[in-house]
Amino acid sequence: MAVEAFAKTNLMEDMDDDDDMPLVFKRSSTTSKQNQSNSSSQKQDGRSGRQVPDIRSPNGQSSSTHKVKTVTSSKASPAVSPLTSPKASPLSSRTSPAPNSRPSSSAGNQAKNVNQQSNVTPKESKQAVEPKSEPNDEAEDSDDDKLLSSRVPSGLSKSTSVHAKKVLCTSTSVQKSRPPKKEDSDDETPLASRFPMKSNAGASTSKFSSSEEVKPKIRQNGLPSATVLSKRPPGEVKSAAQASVKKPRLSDASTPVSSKQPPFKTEKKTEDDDDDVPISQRIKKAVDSASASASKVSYVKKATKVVSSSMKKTKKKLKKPKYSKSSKLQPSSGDGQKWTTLEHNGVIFPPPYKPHGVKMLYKGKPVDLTPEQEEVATMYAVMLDTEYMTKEQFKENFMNDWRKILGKNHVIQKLEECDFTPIYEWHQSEKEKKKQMSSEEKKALREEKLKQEEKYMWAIVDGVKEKVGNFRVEPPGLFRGRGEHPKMGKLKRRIRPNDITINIGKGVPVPECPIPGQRWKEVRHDNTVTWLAFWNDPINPREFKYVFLAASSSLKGQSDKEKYEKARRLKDYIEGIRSAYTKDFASKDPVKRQIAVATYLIDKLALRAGNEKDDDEADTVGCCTLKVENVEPVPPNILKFDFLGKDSIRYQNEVAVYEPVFKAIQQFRSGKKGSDDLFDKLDTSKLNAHLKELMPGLTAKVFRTYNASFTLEQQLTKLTQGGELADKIAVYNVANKEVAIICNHQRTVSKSHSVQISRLNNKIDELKAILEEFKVDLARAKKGKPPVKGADGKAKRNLTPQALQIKIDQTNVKIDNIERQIDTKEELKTVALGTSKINYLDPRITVAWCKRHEVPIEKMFNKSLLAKFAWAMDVEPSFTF
DNA sequence: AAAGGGACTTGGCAACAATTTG
DNA sequence: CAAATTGTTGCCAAGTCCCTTT
Repeated sequence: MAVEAFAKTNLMEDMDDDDDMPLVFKRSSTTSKQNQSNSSSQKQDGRSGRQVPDIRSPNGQSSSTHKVKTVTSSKASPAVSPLTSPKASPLSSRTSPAPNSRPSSSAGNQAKNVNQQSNVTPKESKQAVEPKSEPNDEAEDSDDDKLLSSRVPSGLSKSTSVHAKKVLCTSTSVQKSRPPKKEDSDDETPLASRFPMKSNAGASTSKFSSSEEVKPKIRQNGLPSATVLSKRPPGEVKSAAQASVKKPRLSDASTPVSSKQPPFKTEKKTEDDDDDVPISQRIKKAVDSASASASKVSYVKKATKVVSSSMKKTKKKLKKPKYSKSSKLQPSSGDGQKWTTLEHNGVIFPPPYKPHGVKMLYKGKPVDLTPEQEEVATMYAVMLDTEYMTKEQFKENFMNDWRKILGKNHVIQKLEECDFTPIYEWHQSEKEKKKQMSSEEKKALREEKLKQEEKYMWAIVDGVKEKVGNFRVEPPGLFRGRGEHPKMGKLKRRIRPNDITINIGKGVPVPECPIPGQRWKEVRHDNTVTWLAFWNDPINPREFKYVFLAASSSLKGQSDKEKYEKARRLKDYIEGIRSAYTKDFASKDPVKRQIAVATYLIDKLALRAGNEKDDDEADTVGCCTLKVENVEPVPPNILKFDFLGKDSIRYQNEVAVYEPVFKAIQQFRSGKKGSDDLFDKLDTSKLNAHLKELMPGLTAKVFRTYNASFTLEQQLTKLTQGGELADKIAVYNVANKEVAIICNHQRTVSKSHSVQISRLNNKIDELKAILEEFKVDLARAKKGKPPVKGADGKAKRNLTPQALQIKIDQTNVKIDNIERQIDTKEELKTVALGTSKINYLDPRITVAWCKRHEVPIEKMFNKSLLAKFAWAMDVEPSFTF
């Protein structure tokens, strides 16, 4: 029943409508949201420190998992395949920390990248050097689908590497052998084109198999069929289904249409969720109005709701009739139309500036400033304790903009002579004051604000009340660019109504301009876009700032779902794509060679595409914009990456690659300077255009989603083994961490980190002292002697040896727990798990896993994630990515 | 093909809120 | 109960990827 219960969870639906947000999803029975433990703390037998995840999963196994409520511990882990084991080195040894060196901060200690860091050496070298060909071919089949990502060497995931090795790197033998088979001749033919052909042939078969497979479920990834490339089942399968579709035009990422029958899913969907389908499909063709309407109906009824006891307020007001929050997504209609009716109240502006009158000093003397001048001075003063004060660029940009407001002949001429501390201190004391307010006062304030903002918080889209994401106009301030942004410190001026364009349904009232005497810049009625309002970014006028619906809205949910469906589809094409680019590593056409290598890197390392950037932006790169100096080849086949990626987060990694790739990189570098583009014949549009030939709608970023979700599922399958709830949660976190590392989602080490660690160490010391004492007492008790005196000099109670032994055991457990806590804390100090959870991991994987293992979903997803992923909550327990 | 406009997703962090600890 | 921690949310910067125009 757990399962069942789960399924029911749903959001509330219409009737109750209460508008407030509380949607709670709970499982009926247990629930208890409250005690969330911190995952980390628990004990677990299973995972010892070294869990090196090895991605390779075994076959997968058993299908039946679902439905089983009981434990089943044995399930997944069959013996580990031999392959795996080799790699599993003890990496656990602490990964050496410091992965990230953020530019700004820390200096460099970082070792290498998150991934492999220190330990690289040993194993790495080994691998690198000796390519192992071990991987058997057949084994291969089973895992064909694996991701490449595994950076080989990396510490943590070494296992992953297995795959890598096999497929991509090294083993010459392997590699070689493979390609030949399939490819045979046509190098140039796009895979896509090839697929179809084959598919036809096998269509019938494929269909079968596919369906069958589905049911059994779990296995999936193995796509056994993959076996020999030559068949490339996936491709075919798919193609068959879609063949027709594609032609029509494609580009739409969303797939096609009619396809309702995509091989795999078909089956399942029938069961219960039809919702899957609709979404993407309708896109194009569709639109069959008929169907559309139909679907709508269905979705409505579908929602079942379970109201938890806790939902108290549910019934409050019913203002507008229908706010349903069904988890079902409504179909999007073809042609780009995003909504039919749209109502909202516009945006809210920050309050006007209130002068404080605190005077800053110039050359030691107080200066009078107009409110406008003071406002800007305050923006700067408030940042006195930030890193920005160490950046010349920031100060210079600030001064240039401030000077415009001060006027040419103002007393204040040089920033160096300015002393903003009075304002800074005033600000600090204001902050303090606020902090000191009683909780009632704070609450009152909050309510006040809420009341004021409430009307802006919601929009009604196609009759459904949806939350608006950011309805507050950005207040003026100094631009805080990341990394070495050329524009940091510039004044971001105040936005006024006449900077703003409103988008709203026709025939509904246009939000009144909240500032008297002013008006909106423009009002549009464009239902092909989802934004409610936008204005030009004051820092870069050619860019825009949009107001969108919140992540929990069905409009966002729908596209989120489509994103994951597309990534899932990639699974069916990946093998063909890999074999195609593998072949192209040696192509004589340099463009092809670069595309092949770039695709390989994106596939294996989950790199971002890497669009070109302007000079007035921070200098960061992605795959297509890598510079020669960012990739250093170290014979025999290691590539050392070191560059600043998005948000100027450093990416450092050492990876053993397939030899042709290594050679190609060396060749791309030859004759160039360090600052030259590594891929000089490539850019993201060429790359994506190529990817699109391989799979409809495929772009570089899909690989990241695919890689992340695939890895999560794989890790969960591999690591989950019965045990306590806490153990399962720990497993999930380990899997999540793997993904975060692959995606290079970093965070800065909190300032209190070292303090926290030493505090824990102290605790361990204390416990150890206690432990020793117990041991002494135990020895004495056995001889019938009384315990020694405690530190405080007081005599202790006499305990039996058994009782003492219990105490000793308990203390040991405590120590172990703390040690484990230290380990995870250390491991996660630079890794951010949230980003992947929000953006890369198909929530259905998590939901299905929770259902299978009786883990309450609210242990994994917080309230906002539950709302964002409402569309995924009723997935079957047997779902596989 | 390159440039530019446009829309939407992805990201890290700081402020806040909720909990746990001492 | 205050202080310390940890979890959430808001903020807004920074990417990706289209699509249209030159």
